[in-house]
Amino acid sequence: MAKKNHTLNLDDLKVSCQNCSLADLCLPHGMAQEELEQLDDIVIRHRPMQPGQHLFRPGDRSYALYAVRAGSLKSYCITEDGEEQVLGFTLPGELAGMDGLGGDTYASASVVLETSSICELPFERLQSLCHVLPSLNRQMMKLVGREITSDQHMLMLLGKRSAEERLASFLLSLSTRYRSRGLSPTEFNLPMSRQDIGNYLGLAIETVSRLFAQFQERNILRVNRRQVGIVDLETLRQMVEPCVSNPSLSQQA
Amino acid sequence: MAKKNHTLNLDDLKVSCQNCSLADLCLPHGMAQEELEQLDDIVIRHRPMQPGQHLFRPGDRSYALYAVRAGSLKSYCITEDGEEQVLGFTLPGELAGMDGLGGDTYASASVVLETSSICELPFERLQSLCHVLPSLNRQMMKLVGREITSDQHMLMLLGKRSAEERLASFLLSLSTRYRSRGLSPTEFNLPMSRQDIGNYLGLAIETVSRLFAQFQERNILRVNRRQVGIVDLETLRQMVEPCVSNPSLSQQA
DNA sequence: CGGAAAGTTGACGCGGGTCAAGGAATGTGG
DNA sequence: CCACATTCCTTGACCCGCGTCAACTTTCCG
Repeated sequence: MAKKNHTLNLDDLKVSCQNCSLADLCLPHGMAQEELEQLDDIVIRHRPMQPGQHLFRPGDRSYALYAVRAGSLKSYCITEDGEEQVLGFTLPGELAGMDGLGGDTYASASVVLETSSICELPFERLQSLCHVLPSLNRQMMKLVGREITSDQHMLMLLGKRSAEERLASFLLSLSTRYRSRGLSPTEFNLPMSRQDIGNYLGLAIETVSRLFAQFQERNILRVNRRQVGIVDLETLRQMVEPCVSNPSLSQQA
Repeated sequence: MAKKNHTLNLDDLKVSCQNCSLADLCLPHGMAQEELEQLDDIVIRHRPMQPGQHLFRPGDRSYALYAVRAGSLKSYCITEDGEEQVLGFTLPGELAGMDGLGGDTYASASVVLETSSICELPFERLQSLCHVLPSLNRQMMKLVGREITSDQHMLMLLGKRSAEERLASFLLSLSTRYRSRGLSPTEFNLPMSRQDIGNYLGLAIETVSRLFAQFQERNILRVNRRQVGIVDLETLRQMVEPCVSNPSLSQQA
């Protein structure tokens, strides 16, 4: 009986790109059954990782892309004067490590924020497989292109926008990304600290805190530490309106 | 005689990736002779373009990457409230249009700043050729990865750095890029207006102007409108030092 | 020569950074 | 189970870097 249970579990628990609910956000998007199996062969799955563990650090030999199945990551780099600069957050279905494509080493670091399941996709194998599967290649280009677009969106935000607009934009980005993963777009837990948010948005941590308080005051949010409820999505949208470029309705990665 | 002249010119003027002096900065880097000929077949070369002409605008169907042979480009997008946000500048040997990889349309615009020679590389053909030439595919990934790294560098700059550090970083970036193209790293013409510089760096145009004056005062630069001479490269380097991340010596695109 | 665009310079004020103090949640050892 | 430390967050007071406004100069171009 024990044995039967065991084998059953093995089957049930087998994770693969084919039964991953995030497949249509991640690399497998648009791939055929047979192609998926080939992708499965090159994906390495680890046991869940704990907060504070690093996938890679700046200078590490660039080795793989990392797809988040569950949990979240923070990417950042360290400046000469020892300060951290947060570059972004990776949510389920998204990829980290793309900056490793540019050279032999990563330029940034990637650290786990909460207990997370991560898929590892070694560059070498990915390249070879791309060679055989044009659809995979196309999807990779697409994701890389989106990363660039999304970075450009941030450039816009940091270049011109007020503290209020930045935080509103950040919250909307999270909301959109959670919704596309089938999670609530209005009730979620922030996986990152105020420190990280401020750093990411180019604001002092005190400013972030004050804005959260103010948004709550104005009945736009309900905030309790990391638990956020968006009350008035519409007002948030109006705040960021001047930030959005015209034709393409902001498609943040 | 007229005929002889004619044929001679045709031979002399034939531009191709094989005899392009920028080949080792651009896509052909690391490709074999035979492979280069294949790349040549898919590259479209236009007659020189004039300032103000657009390669593409936001919402245009994304169709090609553009390589600059000579001259320079500005990429930017327009926000809902009609303001322009400059995203970057493309110098000889560099590529524009990568954000078109992310979707069916471009998210940004690309405009010619000075009379320029541009090579057009249609996505479709590029993809097909990548499928046949792994070295091309690898080089494309590399350039795309660098684009991401470079955007991240800008995020850093805009997020945390003072006006002085931003302008110093900008000047050093130009210097580095001109040097790698075999041009003088200390004497060059700015292809863009103060307006564009300020917009790009997230600064008011007046601030840029004042900083140029101040740098001149401190004997770091000689500036006359768009003509710039860097007098004290070392001081500039010290200014940006806190911006640079540790391990990889800043490799701006 | 005239009008527009680009760049410079000065005066002023505000958004948000900095500093400082305190509260709330979580961990730690006795 | 309770003192105590630590980390994370909040709130208030102050002030400075840089944006804004305005006036002027220089260059460009028809």
